[in-house]
Amino acid sequence: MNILLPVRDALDVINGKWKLQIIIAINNGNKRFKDIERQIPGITARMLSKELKDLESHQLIKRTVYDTLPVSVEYTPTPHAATLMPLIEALKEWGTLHRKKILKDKA
Amino acid sequence: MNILLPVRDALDVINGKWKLQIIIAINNGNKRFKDIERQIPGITARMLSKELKDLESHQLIKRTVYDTLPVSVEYTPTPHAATLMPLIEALKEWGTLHRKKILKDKA
DNA sequence: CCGTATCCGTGAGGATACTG
DNA sequence: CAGTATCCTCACGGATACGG
Repeated sequence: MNILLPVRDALDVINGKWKLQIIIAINNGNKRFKDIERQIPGITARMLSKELKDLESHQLIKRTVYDTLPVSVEYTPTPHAATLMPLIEALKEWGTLHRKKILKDKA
Repeated sequence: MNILLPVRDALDVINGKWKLQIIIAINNGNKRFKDIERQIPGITARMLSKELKDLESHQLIKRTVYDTLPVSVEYTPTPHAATLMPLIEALKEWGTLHRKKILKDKA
């Protein structure tokens, strides 16, 4: 019955400004640090670094280091990250709707 | 194509720890300040007050003052708030899923 | 009862410079 | 390329007290 509890759980994991955006970027096929950084307007390397660690600890992404020269690192989504897609979809839908409403109200 | 933009818009509105929980509480029929406060474990009156204003400014709730003695105030959802339900549902689903996963991993 | 005002700590997040 | 280190600011959010 208590709908609040699972909602709190979800919010705890995806909180902050960047986590979902990073998931989206990685799901879009961006594996490299720089690629992800470029995909997300406004994010700094520092925040990206921090958030990537956080997401890894929540098992939403996987970090793989390749022993090339220089080293290359790849971030890939885990199966668990895939389960976030309906949520992201809902967020996208509502964001679109809300934007339309704001624009209409201004007119 | 840019899925990030609407997602950012949505995140901007529902950001913070409390906004969605407040929406849920109000949608559950809690109209009075104290009722809402009691529904949400851990929230303080100060935060509730602040967030209610924020939500009102985003047109997600309506604040009505009744000239009784003492004054009573009621918060009710707007039609726009109803459009958040799919999002909340998705959040609830994923929160439940995530909790299950965490518990399984610990075992 | 229904909030608001004030004070304050902490942490999210930003700017910049630097390393392997 | 892939970060880390440092420093900084400001909003989030808690505690308490008070006003209508």
